[in-house]
Amino acid sequence: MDAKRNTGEFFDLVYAVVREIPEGRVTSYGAIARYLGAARSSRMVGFAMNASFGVTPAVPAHRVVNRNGLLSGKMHFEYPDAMQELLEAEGVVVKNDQVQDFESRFWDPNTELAL
DNA sequence: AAGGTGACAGTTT
DNA sequence: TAAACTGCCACCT
Repeated sequence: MDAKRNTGEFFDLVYAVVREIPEGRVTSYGAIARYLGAARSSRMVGFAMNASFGVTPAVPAHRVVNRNGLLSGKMHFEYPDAMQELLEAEGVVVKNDQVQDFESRFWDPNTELAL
């Protein structure tokens, strides 16, 4: 539906992909951005997450981490440890703000969804 | 209307 | 080898 370019079109797209992330899995901003066709807008993906708070349905922003598997945006949550707690609650092992076995937990929309 | 910012990523020194 | 800088696109003031 592209009848009109609603402001935040990118946001909504990002939310849709993040909502498709299975529990216990994580993805990177670049992967999402690339899936949207805006691989260079990886920063924007994180920005969208910033607004994801209060968005319905809830967006599992805690499943989105940076390329390093580091919880770069945990500080933006309700409280810094919220992101880690949420990930651990889903079975994701987080150590030192870092997702353990990140590559195994990595969920690539381009690969998993594979269009 | 224009400029600055940003939860990153890739490249270079 | 590791560390630092630039580039990027869209949102926000």
